[in-house]
Amino acid sequence: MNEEEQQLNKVLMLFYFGYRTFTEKPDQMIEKYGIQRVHHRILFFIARVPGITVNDLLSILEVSKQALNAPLRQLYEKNLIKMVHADYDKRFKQLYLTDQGKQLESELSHVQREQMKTIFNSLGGNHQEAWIDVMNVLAKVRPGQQFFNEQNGERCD
Amino acid sequence: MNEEEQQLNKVLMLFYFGYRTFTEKPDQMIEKYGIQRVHHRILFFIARVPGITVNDLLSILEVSKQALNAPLRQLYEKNLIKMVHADYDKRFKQLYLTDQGKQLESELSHVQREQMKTIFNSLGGNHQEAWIDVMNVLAKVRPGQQFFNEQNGERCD
DNA sequence: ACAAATAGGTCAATTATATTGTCCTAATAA
DNA sequence: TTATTAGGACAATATAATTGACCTATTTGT
Repeated sequence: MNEEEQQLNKVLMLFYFGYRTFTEKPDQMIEKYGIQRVHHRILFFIARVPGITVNDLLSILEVSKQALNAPLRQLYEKNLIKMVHADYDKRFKQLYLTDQGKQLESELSHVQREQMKTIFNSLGGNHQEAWIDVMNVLAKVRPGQQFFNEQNGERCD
Repeated sequence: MNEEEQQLNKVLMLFYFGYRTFTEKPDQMIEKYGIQRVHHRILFFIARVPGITVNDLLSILEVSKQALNAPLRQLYEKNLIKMVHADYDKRFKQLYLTDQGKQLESELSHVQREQMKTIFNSLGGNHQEAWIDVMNVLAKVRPGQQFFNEQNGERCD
């Protein structure tokens, strides 16, 4: 067991512990709304890609449509998201946050942004860029990544 | 929505996508052993802290003892871990990997180490250090972190 | 010696998250 | 007009986690 291997074992541990801390605060905050982490993820990605269709959201989250359906309905019933039949094809439903949904999503993501911003600022230098570079290599293999590569906030056809 | 906020929203997305890629390969590898991610985490931490007690492992994983008990029993039944009553207090059970457990843990962690190593090496510079610095800030608030701060591989009393 | 505390195990009920499979409607395309 | 597609719904199942209650064995403190 050489030193490099030990360092990399620490990296694996840090990934586990780090992600846990990252998700901790929003998990606590959403409890009182009667929703869970999966709902937070949905709110987050609808906020990033307003007007996204159900199928495209599925490919970002990489879950089955049955897994998405229930939390989506719950968010609708809690008036946190809107569904609009697309003009260009009425089979498609486009998903948007309601004002209430925008408010909640913004609160949740704000906490995480501040958490990361504080860390990047306290470490200074090029820590933020370096961290992003590393995570980008991991993230780029995800199918949902395609929605965030370029300037396609809505859809292009 | 200024540029900094957009950059930080990307950071949140990268954390989700990145962690997903990080856990993907071991998840697939352990399928054929009939175990899941929770078992991998247990194997990983027993490998890092051989002789750890059940209670200490609980505090690292931050789950209830009921949540740990079943997967621990399954790993024992599959001959991947050993349990030894501690010399210093027979109430304590010390956990160790069997040779088979060491073999499997080493395969799983090897894949993740290589994945991260490849990324760090390809990006070069101080990317590895910077990434570790950032994750260390997040990880240090975890209670289980105490087992990895200094030179206490076993226990000190 | 005996009561209290500790480490750990077990059983039950519940919740959340996810899967696959099947079947359905509505809308569009060939 | 048939086939395909987007989406929804229901059922059965699996995994992962919770809280609560109760049990044994061991050690500690009085």
